[in-house]
Amino acid sequence: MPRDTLTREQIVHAAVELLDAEGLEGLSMRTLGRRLNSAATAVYWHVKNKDNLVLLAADHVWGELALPDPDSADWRTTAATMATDLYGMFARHPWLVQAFTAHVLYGEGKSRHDDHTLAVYEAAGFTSGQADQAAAAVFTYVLGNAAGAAATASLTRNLTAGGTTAQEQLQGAMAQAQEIAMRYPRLRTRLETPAATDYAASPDHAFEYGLQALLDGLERQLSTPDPAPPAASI
Amino acid sequence: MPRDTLTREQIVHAAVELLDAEGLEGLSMRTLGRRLNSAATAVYWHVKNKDNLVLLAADHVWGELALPDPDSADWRTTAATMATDLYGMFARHPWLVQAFTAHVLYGEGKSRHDDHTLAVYEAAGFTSGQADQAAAAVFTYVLGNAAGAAATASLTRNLTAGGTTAQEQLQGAMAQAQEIAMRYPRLRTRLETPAATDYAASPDHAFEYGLQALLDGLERQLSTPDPAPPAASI
DNA sequence: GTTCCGACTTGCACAGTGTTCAAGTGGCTG
DNA sequence: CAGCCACTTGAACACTGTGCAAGTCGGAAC
Repeated sequence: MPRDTLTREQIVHAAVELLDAEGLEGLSMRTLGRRLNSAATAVYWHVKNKDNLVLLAADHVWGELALPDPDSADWRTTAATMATDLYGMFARHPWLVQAFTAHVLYGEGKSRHDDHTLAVYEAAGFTSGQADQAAAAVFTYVLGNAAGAAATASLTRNLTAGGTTAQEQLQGAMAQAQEIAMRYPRLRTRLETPAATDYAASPDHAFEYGLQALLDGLERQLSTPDPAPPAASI
Repeated sequence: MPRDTLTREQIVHAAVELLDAEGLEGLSMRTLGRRLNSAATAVYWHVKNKDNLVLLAADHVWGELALPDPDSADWRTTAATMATDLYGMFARHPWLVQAFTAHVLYGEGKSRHDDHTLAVYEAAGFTSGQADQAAAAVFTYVLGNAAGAAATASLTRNLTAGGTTAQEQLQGAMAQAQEIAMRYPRLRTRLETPAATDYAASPDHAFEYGLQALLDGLERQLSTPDPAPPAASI
């Protein structure tokens, strides 16, 4: 039995926990080392970079996703399920979105998921080119939703972490935002009749609404052939 | 005439330039001070925080966007134009996406644009609730696309900034990514027949494809009434 | 025309960051 | 027991955002 030594998995696991709890800027090599009961610099033997560590953590999280059988139901429900799953993953790990916008991610987990997604769209009858675009559009839509959610998530975390001063700052910012919004007629009516938009404005409902609209649109493409590429302009 | 002193606008302007050139992590108070020929800490008299500065810069950029007349053409082309404009803005300022996922943005520029967007959808015949959701869905889709583009943008910037070592690192990462992808059948075929997917895989074309699909789906909602909210479960 | 105030600037300092590197430690193999 | 090799450590460097006391200067008041 070797002396108890760090492993890459331990490190990645701890990193994910820390990222979930504290967000991307809450992860520092020193705090990570503290959580692992070792010097911060010990991590560098197992992992090249902090960037690299985040990449590893991100790809690890991708493994959480289930890969439903492409033939188990009609393609729309499987596609919707996968999209909602993806959305859930981003919701559980808000730092993922930030990581995604800062670095190009690749790796085992994401590749596995990407491949399966393409399988679903191809099984639905999309040509491989169409499947590419459809999958990209849906993924992109999910990512956008997740980005919005991540923003508010970071906000509430800052709220719970900071003391009363942070809360007061937020109050001030909200007041300022409302003051601005009141000067624009449509934003104003939305502020003044919150009850009506309450249900519809919930992020999950908005996500579902747009997702169905997007899938509707993609379904139409199923019967329409690819447009010819435009002639190259010289 | 007062002695030449910093103004908030000067600072924000310089910050935007720096952000465009160097990205979000390239902006430091010291480099900003250097560009403004003043001490770094002088900025703190005009601006509360670095976060606050980024927020100001982000909102400033929002002012670039044109607000097309809601009645000048059919709603789909105006909506598409605005979405493409938005996408262009994000493409010009990749750091914006990162800022968006890290903080909740609000402010004059964004409010102005949001209000006008709602005007377009309401003029198209959407109820105010539907307009909310439609606008949110489109914005979200654009944001997602921008996030993907921002990732590759940061990559190419790191490439041009760093020396040959950075380039070699990228080569290594690409090789590793390909090695992984080759183990998944659908990803593999896409790697092996790049010519076929070349035109379709361009980010702009993918953006357009998904956007039209989404608008198709939203258009369908125009003739369909809102679904009733589910009964509150007690 | 001197004084004085307040808008603005500066330099220093502090705590924290990622990362490098020489030096150390301990278990396994010869 | 010797030696190697996997791993760990602590000190150090250059850098970050930010608070604070001390400065500097233009214009208004007397």
